[in-house]
Amino acid sequence: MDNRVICVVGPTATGKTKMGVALAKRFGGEVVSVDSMQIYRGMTIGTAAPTAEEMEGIPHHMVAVADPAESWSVARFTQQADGCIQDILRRGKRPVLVGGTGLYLDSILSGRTFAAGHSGGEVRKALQAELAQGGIEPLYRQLQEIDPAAAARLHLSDEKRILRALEVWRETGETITAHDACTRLQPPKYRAYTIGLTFRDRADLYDRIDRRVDAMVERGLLQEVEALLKSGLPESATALQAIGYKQFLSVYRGDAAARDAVAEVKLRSRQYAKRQLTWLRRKEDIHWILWEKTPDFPAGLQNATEYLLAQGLG
RNA sequence: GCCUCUGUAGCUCAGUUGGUAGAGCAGCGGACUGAAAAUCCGCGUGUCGUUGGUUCAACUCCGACCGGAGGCA
Repeated sequence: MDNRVICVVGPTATGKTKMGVALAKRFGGEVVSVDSMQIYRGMTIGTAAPTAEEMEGIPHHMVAVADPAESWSVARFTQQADGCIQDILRRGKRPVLVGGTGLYLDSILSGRTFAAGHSGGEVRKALQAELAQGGIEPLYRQLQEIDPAAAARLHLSDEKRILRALEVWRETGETITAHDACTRLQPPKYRAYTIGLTFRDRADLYDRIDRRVDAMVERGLLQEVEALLKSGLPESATALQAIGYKQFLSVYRGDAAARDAVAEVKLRSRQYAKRQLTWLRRKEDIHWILWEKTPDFPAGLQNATEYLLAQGLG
């Protein structure tokens, strides 16, 4: 079966949504969002999730499919997104994977599997209790015993990953290092043709992000947060860790001024964009489109289209 | 006009009895395999307001000037 997919990647606020829709139109595709936060319902404004209007009639998958109270994970996301992709290909359409969550996208494309265990599980709870009791060092020593390679790779401060490595061992009897080595041997599941979007000058990207945050606030980010909380969403929900939501939660509670929250959201968004760029930089098979201060979208689309046609898609 | 305080990294500030400076945040770079918009690691980027003086040596002591804050007129 044809396993070729189009991908649109890039840091936040670079026009991935628009490009994805345009390419889906041109190449007979359907969009699969690859975004860890756009999956939650009721979080359209703050995650800049595509609106019905922005979708322009193109089917979108993995947007607003989850209850914000649920805790999703790479594994769960990957599995469900993969189902969507399979279905699209079966119907003879071209999947267009659009998104900023690098780990999720890479996991889907590579067909990676994940070892057992999850954040709400018994083993994880036990480990967290041990961490609270005796600190990270005893746990780190355990890891050195059972999986020296993982211990060497992880910094003592990286509690999250130390816990996860121990969890895999306790849950399956196999080390996370062994599991990863094994799943890495698998050939990639999909053949990806990737368009990368970013600005030539980082300052322009940051500018764009700042303005988009202002726009989110104008459109009612605070009200969106309010609605989520009034619907009974616990403040500890993973969904509320999303940039924008976290800060406006404080505003809603009266712990922070809106002004300060806006500045904080801009800052976190810029730092997030930087991390996204770091993730993407090591990938070599991306066809980059570098926007000038004012992006020329038609020219960018033309560029992307020509590249994809030259690759034999069409 | 006079008096007091103040001027050190992009920002907020530390700097002991003189030996050309260091924290946090920001920034930059990196990692990332079941929380990933999460989490973690590394890097100091400097005309110490300016200008004279004392000294082997001045961010540090003295003078003048410039900027800021407050007080008295």
